[in-house]
Amino acid sequence: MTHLSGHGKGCCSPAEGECFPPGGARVRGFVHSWLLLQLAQGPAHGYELLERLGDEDAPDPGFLYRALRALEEEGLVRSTWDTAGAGPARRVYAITDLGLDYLKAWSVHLRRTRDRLNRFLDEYAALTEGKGGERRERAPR
Amino acid sequence: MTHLSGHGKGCCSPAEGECFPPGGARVRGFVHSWLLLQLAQGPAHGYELLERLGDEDAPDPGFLYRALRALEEEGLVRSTWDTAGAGPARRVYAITDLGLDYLKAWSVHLRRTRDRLNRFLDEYAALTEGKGGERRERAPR
DNA sequence: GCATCTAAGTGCATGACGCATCTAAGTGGA
DNA sequence: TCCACTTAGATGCGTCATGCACTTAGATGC
Repeated sequence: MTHLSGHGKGCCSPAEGECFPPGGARVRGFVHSWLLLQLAQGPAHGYELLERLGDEDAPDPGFLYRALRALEEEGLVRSTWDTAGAGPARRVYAITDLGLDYLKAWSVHLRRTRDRLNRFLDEYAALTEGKGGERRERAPR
Repeated sequence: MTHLSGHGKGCCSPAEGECFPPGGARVRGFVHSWLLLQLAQGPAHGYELLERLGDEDAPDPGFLYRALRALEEEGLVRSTWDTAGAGPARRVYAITDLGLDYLKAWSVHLRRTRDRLNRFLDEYAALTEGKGGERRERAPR
């Protein structure tokens, strides 16, 4: 079955909204791009990035750290240990030239995805407006 | 590893664009919503829906048929066999009231996702514009 | 009878992600 | 000095969404 039934926690009749796949309609690979975008604006360490998003959008910490390692393996970011400052050492990431290229390429995909979403939403709006509460041709009761 | 390395076929240095996860930045569960949207505009059978998208956006046929069955299991669509007309029998799907509710709920998620993408793209645009070919603070060579 | 088109479907693999859990260095207080 | 707490990073494991390859089967034309 799909996410249609597999709600991890709580909720869920379509009418109530909020349920579906955890976190709503996520874009595949978005976290990676988002990380690159953040790092393109300056170096940072994982925990910091994690807190930059509120509790809302924040990805799973485990996933975030893994993503950073993956990016590094691909040569899209580079890391160094920062032992200065309080607390345990932090692994500080910075984006590479390759990472910038990648970010650029991804932004193209994301724009395309955005456009597709817009088309969907327009089509849906066209469907619902102009016929108020009215329902249309569909299977008979 | 992530899609960053797992390119099924061909390609792939960031510079060339086009590669990454097959089909670019897909939205989780989008196919299901798209099917509901199409069916909200009138009944149709799988093969027909498949062709409504060009070769470009079309999902894998196997996945599409499975998605339709899943939607039916959830009671979001309903199907009947159409044996009239040429060729083999077609399973014609129609959306249900529950499906319409679900579509509505999903459209909310999709709007949110669209907005998130817009924020990303704006941020990226802000980053690249205003400093032409110029690069910014990042790891030293 | 055989190729071809339409239509639907199955089997299997994998990637992206979520959740639970763990280590370990600092820090502050009793 | 021992302990609880915070910061920071990481691993194990499961699962869902999806992709790819392949199969079935009725119609139709030759």
